[in-house]
Amino acid sequence: MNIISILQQAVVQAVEHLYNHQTEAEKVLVNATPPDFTGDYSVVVFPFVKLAGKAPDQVAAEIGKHVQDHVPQVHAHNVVKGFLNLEIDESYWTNFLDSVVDNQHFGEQPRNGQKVMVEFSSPNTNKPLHLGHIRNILLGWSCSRILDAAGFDVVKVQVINDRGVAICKSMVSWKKFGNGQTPENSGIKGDHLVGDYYVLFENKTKEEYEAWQQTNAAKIIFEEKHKDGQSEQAFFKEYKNKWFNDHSVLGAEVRETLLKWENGDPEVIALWKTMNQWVYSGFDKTYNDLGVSFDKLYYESETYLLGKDIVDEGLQKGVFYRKDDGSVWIDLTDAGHDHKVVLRADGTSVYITQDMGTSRIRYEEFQPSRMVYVVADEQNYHFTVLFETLKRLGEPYADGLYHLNYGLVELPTGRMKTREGTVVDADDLVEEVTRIATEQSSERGEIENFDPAEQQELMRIIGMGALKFFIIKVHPKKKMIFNPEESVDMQGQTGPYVQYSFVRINKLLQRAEIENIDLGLRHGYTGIQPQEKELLLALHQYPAVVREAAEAYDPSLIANFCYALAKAYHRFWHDVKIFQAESQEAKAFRLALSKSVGQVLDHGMNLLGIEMPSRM
RNA sequence: GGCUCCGUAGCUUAAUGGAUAGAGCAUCUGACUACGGAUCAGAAGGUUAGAGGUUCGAGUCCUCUCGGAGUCACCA
Repeated sequence: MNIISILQQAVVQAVEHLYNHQTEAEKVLVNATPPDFTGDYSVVVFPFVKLAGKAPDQVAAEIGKHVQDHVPQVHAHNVVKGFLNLEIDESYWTNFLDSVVDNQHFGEQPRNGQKVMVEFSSPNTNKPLHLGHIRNILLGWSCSRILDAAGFDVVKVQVINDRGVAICKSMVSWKKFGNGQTPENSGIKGDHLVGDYYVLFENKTKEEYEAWQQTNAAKIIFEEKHKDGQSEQAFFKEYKNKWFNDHSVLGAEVRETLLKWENGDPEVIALWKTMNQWVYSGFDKTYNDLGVSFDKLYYESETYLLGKDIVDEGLQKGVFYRKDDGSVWIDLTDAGHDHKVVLRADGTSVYITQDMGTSRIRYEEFQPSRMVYVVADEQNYHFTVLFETLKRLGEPYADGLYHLNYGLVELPTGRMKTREGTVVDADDLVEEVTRIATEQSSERGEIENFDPAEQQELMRIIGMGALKFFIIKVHPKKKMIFNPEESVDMQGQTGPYVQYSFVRINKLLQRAEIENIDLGLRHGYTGIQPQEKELLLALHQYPAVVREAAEAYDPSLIANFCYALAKAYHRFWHDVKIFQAESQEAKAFRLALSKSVGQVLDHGMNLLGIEMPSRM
């Protein structure tokens, strides 16, 4: 059993014995003692002061004595301002080190037999992935890894939004202006090519709209429909969607294409398949660069009709109601929400209908006890409604649904906007961070004797380490300001800082190997140094951090832990002699400690999807 | 306007209701003449947006105010 639980229980017994009061072990607060005080762990005794009817210092002293008398691992205690500081015997720490040093799985929980499904990324197929997707993907991926480490069986899925107006725009645009261009004959990555035609479509539409605004038909509509005092410019800005649906030639072509697609028109389907295929091969490359993969893909083209049977059931159960026009609704006003449409008057699905349908087929296929949706917080309301609806329908999985919402990524100049061309492309970003890493590395010249392929791989690992860490270290809920320059920083609180500590350790262990040093000699070591203790305390914390990160779906906890551990290691490395240690035992102990730190850093960063370089 | 989230050093951020709010960047000083300086040490920088309240104890919980974001479509 780990020392914190032991101490908690000892305090429970002390309180019962001294004050005749029952309390729960989990409620006893045991923290790491702050560096300025003597001790390893501190117990907060304030909660017992009142029932003891004594001064805090006296209560702390009494509990301290009782704990020290009954817990062999505690060999001293002191009291400062009502805080009880306990010193743990060295043998506990040396035993602890034994349990870590060769344990590749340290920090993981036993398998719990439960399944979790994590949905993330879920792009549209009309344009390449961008910075926003990267945050989503990194969150989804690292949560998956963390949940796995916490004992769950994780199924990683994404929904490919491969149908609808957006892809039809790219198709129409390509057909009209593409002249048979392909990724092969143009050398342009498939998702970018399709995205280019999407942008072209938007530009052509804009041109068409501007020209149309000069026509008499437009003037008449403006005269008839504008609000009092509304300028022509403001009116037409608002009117754009309506225009696109009622007057635009390009708009008509898109609708026609969409209709043909729904009717299975062979030519349209063929083009759709071709262009989506281009996009998928592009996505594959990006996913590969990011080091992520999925267990199962859901294509919207195959799921967009789902959910209608659930609507029928909902009507029968009285959860839904039908309006005169035939549309179906749910009334959520008693939960502080609105009435929400779940089926259109023409009988077709809306977004939420599909989501009801897919959640059910997922449950039927995998029986996950939890389903996590990694989706930006602009969709909070949608998920609130979705989950509430599924609950009212009595779906068996409704209680295990979780929306992992995260803040949008903004640039220092504000929100990314397609129209203003400020969207940061994922592939560009990957290339950029690798380039910066290479630049920085060549200044140092550490790896110039490596062969080029190996160098490039290292540069990718370091560059991606910087980028990923920069994004993951921020709490998911927070809107994040992405400063491109800072994202490739490699000093301070960064991925490469953590990687560097690993590289240092790696180097030490290589040398230890060459010198054939017996790490077993560490058992003769006594007199643990503060810098060593700091590392042991940090390592000791790791399993709890993994558990917390899984419970809170919060990878930033792992990132911050890794940074703190790396920082403590750098300090240790600087202050304490390892190969020049005062004894063979000290040397072996420090090497074993270093090895453990390296192992845990590697494990933790791996949970974040960050690889460790052997040299840098 | 309703609902939700956010407000911590110049900037980016951390802190299960617990001790003196902890880091990094930027700024200024210093450090191994062999375990790699992508490191370490130090200085300076804070009324945790503001006001009340609960508590032995509040950045954290409650109320109000101010500021910012998102959302409130038979779009996805």
